[in-house]
Amino acid sequence: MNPIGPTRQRRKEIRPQQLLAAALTLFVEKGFAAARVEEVARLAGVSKGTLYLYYPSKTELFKAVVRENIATLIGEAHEIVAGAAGSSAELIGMLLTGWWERVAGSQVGGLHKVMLAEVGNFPELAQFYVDEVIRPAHRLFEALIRRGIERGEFRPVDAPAVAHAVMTPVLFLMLHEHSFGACPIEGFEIDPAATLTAHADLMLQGLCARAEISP
Amino acid sequence: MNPIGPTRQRRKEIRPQQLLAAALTLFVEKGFAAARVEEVARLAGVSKGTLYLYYPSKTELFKAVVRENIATLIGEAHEIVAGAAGSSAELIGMLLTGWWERVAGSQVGGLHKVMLAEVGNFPELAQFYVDEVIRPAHRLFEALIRRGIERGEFRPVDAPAVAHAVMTPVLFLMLHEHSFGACPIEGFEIDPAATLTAHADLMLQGLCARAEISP
Amino acid sequence: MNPIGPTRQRRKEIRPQQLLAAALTLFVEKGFAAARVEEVARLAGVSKGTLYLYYPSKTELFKAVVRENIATLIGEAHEIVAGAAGSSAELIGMLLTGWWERVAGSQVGGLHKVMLAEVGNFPELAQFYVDEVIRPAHRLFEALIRRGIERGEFRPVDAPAVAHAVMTPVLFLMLHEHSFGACPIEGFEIDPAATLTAHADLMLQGLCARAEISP
Amino acid sequence: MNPIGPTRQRRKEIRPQQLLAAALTLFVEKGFAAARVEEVARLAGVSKGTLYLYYPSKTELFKAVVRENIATLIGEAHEIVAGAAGSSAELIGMLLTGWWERVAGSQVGGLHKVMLAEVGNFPELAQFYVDEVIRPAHRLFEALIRRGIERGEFRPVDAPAVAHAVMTPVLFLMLHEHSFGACPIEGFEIDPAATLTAHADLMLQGLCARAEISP
DNA sequence: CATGAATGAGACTTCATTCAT
DNA sequence: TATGAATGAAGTCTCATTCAT
Repeated sequence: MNPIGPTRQRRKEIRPQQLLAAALTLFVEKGFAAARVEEVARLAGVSKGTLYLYYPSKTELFKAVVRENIATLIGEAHEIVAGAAGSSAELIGMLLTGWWERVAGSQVGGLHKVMLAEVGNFPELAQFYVDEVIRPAHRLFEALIRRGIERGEFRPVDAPAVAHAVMTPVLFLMLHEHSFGACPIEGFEIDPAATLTAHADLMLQGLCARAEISP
Repeated sequence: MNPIGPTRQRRKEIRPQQLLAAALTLFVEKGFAAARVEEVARLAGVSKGTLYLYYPSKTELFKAVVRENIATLIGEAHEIVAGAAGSSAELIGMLLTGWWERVAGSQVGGLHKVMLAEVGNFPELAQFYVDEVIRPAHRLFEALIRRGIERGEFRPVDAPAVAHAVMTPVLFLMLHEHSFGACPIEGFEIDPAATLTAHADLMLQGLCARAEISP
Repeated sequence: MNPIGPTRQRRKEIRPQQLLAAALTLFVEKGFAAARVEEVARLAGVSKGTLYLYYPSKTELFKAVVRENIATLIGEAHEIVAGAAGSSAELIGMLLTGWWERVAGSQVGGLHKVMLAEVGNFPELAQFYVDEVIRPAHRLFEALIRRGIERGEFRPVDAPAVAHAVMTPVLFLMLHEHSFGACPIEGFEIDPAATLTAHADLMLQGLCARAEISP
Repeated sequence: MNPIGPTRQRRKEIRPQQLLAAALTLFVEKGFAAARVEEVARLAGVSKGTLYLYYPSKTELFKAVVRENIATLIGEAHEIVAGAAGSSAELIGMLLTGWWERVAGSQVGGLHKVMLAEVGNFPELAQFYVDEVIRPAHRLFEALIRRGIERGEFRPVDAPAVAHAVMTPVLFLMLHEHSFGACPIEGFEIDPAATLTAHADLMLQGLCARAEISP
């Protein structure tokens, strides 16, 4: 019936995806305040008015972007951990590596930077983000640290704090990739791989080390 | 003789400090773009026009805030390092501790979050911040790592990458304190001290360890 | 069917004309700097924001006004000249007369006064005006002077300088009409027709004269 | 008593001259609206407040500048004419030449451009300018034309109109020198001397010519 | 007399949101 | 459903003028 494109029904169904994809791109690139609603619509191939048919405000659009992209993320992370076998160090390494390779450098990683920037002006969004993203992720790592301690792989460290310490480098590099690392700044480039390797090396040395610090 | 306040001369002398303090507060609270020049002026107790008497633009006001607060900072750090005599590990620990206690939790620490958030939209500010803050700080830690290697205290690690790794936890917690940590989010509190201790412990263990990881 | 006015489509089509007409009026009346964008919009019957929907800045609005009104002008002048067959003196006379009757006394003529007044403070507008108006007009007259010389109608005069001299009286009266002549000044009225006739007479006498000035 | 500068009394007397000189410079350079009161004061070597001690507003300062500079001008012109002998053509030539050399290219000449630009917003000033400057100047030239006719030097032309025609080129070039001619515009330079010579030549040819235009 | 810090109205421009078509 | 023209509040910055010193 319509050889040149999706039917109206079909269009209605895919509009949100197009809009969310465009919004993700621009929110990550410019931040929440600096991203323009009109540009999101244009990037999605629709008019400004159409965007407002699906999302009642810029704020709600942003929330939808966060929900859409975080749900997938957390789901995948749980799958990886649930089906995992092997040493805890290896598991942690896998998780960090996958995180880095699949998330941190992608647009989704940029959402974390945007959240960090706008959290002060969106307390409601901040709570949502902590509940749906930060805490689940932290639980994941904390459980892995405990697993390592229980299995005698790790020293008996403070699990929550070490979980934080373990996530920190990837989080930090993720922020860097979407801020200072994103625009070409003369004379300041971080080598993410080297930094991550260095950090992981230090971490595992410190976490696994059985040797005493020399007196 | 003057029951109504400081003289004009005195007022003129303290204006920059009043303005810089107000600007620091609002830039940290709202970010660079969202902070309003007029509100900065009002918080400093002057009119909009008066602010422009002292700083020619919002951008220059921000730069002045960074300089004012960072110059002192870097200066003090250099003094600490220059006159230091202890082990490199101790020096790094002192630096990180001082940084944490005196900067990260204060308003000054919030400036880093702001820069991270706005760097993509204000390239001029980004370049300025890299030149005046990020690179000097990095040089400081890199030099300390090299010192440790030369004195045989540390393994022969990749100094720039490890310098990054060493700063990362404080940077990260600093960001946290001024984003998710700044607004009361139910059920999610990081214990900064514990996290930092955990991280530092891991770091130094990994950095100093002479023992091989058992196969 | 539509008792309240033009349709949206129709409105969109006529907006530029409404805005350009309003802008022409106010730029000529107040000058470029003193004319207010908001007043232009109000005179055109739209809001400030709508004006910016059609023209990205006050400067571009002004350029559009010049283009709109000058393009027609130059085009018509070229047609007159291209299809002309009479003597060069007659052609010049026609051009000057047409210029005077159709341009100099109209709002369009006022644009020249505005440019003259603002050229020092808006170099971009100045360059634009020289490129689009002054130089083309000068070329037209210079070509006519050359035509007259080649056909033996005129003495072998310095064509560029004489072209200037020929245009000068109309230019001058045009400026007068939109400055001192525009506001009712008691006791000082120039009779433009008489002045122009006198000048043209002198000019053609001087340009064509074959007789020697008596010693 | 005061070896380092004028006494207070002396300062009080010369202040107006300093201020008027500075104001003339800046009004001519930037126009009335664009000239800054503060810059006038700075150029005169006094503070903004001092300027307001002598002139109650920017407008009054401008009026004073016009009065100061025009009085001298008209006075000198009358002297030249009153004591003159020789042919009327020579007298007109002298007057035009002197006008060109001493006024048109000087700052005073620029006042005419400024008046032309701002006359619409200063009707009161316009009237003053016509009374004190334009009409006296016109009378001067009209009298010379009549003198030439009476003495049989000129054809029996329309004296007021020809007076205008005769002044026009200098007025026009004067405007040009302080507008388009003042800023370096690529590809458009008028040679004032050549243009003036061309115009004067045409004029005198036309004014004096006894020969008939050939049929 | 002289100063210059301070003011605040007002200019240009942007952009989230609405609504007639 | 979809459009995009239209709005107007709000933001940065300027500058003539005032007045305490």
